[in-house]
Amino acid sequence: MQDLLQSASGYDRLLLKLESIADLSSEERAALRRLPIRVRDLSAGEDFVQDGDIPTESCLLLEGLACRYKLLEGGGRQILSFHIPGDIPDMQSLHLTRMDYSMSALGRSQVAYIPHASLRTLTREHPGLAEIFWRDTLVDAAIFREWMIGLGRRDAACRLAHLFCELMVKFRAVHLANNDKAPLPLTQVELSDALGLSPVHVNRVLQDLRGAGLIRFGHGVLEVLDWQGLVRAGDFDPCYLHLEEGLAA
Amino acid sequence: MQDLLQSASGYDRLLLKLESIADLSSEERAALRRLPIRVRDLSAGEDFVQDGDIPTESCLLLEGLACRYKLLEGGGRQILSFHIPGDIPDMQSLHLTRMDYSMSALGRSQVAYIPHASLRTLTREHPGLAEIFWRDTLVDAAIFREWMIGLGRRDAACRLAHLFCELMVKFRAVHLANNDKAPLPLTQVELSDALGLSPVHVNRVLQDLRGAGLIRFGHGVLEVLDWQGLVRAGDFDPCYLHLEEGLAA
DNA sequence: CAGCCGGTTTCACGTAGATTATGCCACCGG
DNA sequence: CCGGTGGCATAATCTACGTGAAACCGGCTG
Repeated sequence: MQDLLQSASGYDRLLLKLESIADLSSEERAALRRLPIRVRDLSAGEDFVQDGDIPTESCLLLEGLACRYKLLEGGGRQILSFHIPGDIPDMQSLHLTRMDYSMSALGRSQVAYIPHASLRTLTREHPGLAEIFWRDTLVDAAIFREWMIGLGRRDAACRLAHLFCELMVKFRAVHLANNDKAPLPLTQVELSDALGLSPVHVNRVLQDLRGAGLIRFGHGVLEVLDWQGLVRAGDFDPCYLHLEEGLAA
Repeated sequence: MQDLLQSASGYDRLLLKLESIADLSSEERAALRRLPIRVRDLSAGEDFVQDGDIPTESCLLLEGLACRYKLLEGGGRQILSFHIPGDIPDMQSLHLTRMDYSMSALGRSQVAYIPHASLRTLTREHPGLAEIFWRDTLVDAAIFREWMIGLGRRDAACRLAHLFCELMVKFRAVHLANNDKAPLPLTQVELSDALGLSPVHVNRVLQDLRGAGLIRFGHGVLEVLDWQGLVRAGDFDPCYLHLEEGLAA
């Protein structure tokens, strides 16, 4: 509630995101804008949800980039998903009391906390929104499935290309991509934690992709130079994102 | 509807399954039992949902074993999940119109088709059940996340042990495990498709697990001989299954 | 009984990617 | 200008796992 301007743009991003997977009525839009939020700024690498927590609020990402991850004994970590503004990555805590992963900001970010109580009131009064939130968590699961395919069966280059395709499509959906150029403050180590590879191998493959003229990546920016080529390299089919018509381009 | 006795036991399995992740009121139980179903027998390997379908019914698995999977260009396939009686593995088709995976029976099985219309009526009249179904799809997603960790970061033995732990816990929850012995008609090829390994490597690792006295596996039966050992080998923590208290043993 | 047939086991060999180590560059505070 | 730090690049070695082919085995059917 601390900054009206930023909060407003946060709501906008949420509406864009939800409208990318479903239609919203004007009452639903209005009701969403009435959700009370508490804004919090995060520095790079800061955790805002811990594995094992029992939260009473869900988080809407307003600015920046975030990930779900889980640590393993042995010190490794697996990043489970990336999230961009408009996402509510721990919506699930509404129905699953105990968190089974942590969440962390990648680069400076901003989240809005929304009390579970408000969300429950909202979904009770607007069953259509409950369905849309449910749908969103189902799309989330579809993305996990696609990552499983990558981790299980695709080689390193294909995985990386696929991830970049997915992120670019998501950026486009919430109007954060400018000519297939979007802010993506990811390090190669973080990429390797997401893709199940070693950092050095990510480095090699990244250079291959650059060398093939498909992308530019670095200094917190991803730019896709050859969309069709990247799609082919990543064996990417956006069906699993279940976007509304016209957004899948 | 073809066999009252079997249908009845199918409902029971569904109730057990749902009660393993949430409490049911007696009205909710009764309403569930009133769901109209159409029973269908499947032979081993038979597909009952196709990638790209737009279904108007969801499937409740009554008997046997089933999996979600997706084929890749190049002929490979990735199995995304296994399902045992009581599961409704394509509940998601209620809110995501187009299927993004196929489903197939592993060994002879039986499914019950439930019309989406009936499910929508049910969840409208019993919002508590809508929540429970939502919760079930969220647990599903949590299982995907755990598989991602396996595929990305665990070695072959750990993955296999983890899978066996998970399946045994699920079998226990619906009373299909007898002294940690349960029917599991899986071939080594199917295991390899699930774990992102080659069949020969699955064979090697399987023998290691047998050699270590942890399990017996073959001829369609899985028997856990040393639960604690298997849990250690698989780095298994049942939290992600979000079971009701007492079932996680 | 022969003859499969699906599934399993074993072998020999190849390779993608992990690991470790080291060096580079850009940026930042003093 | 200096040293410190975080991210990136590169090369040498190692290993877990893949590939392909062949032998094996228990359970069927004819």
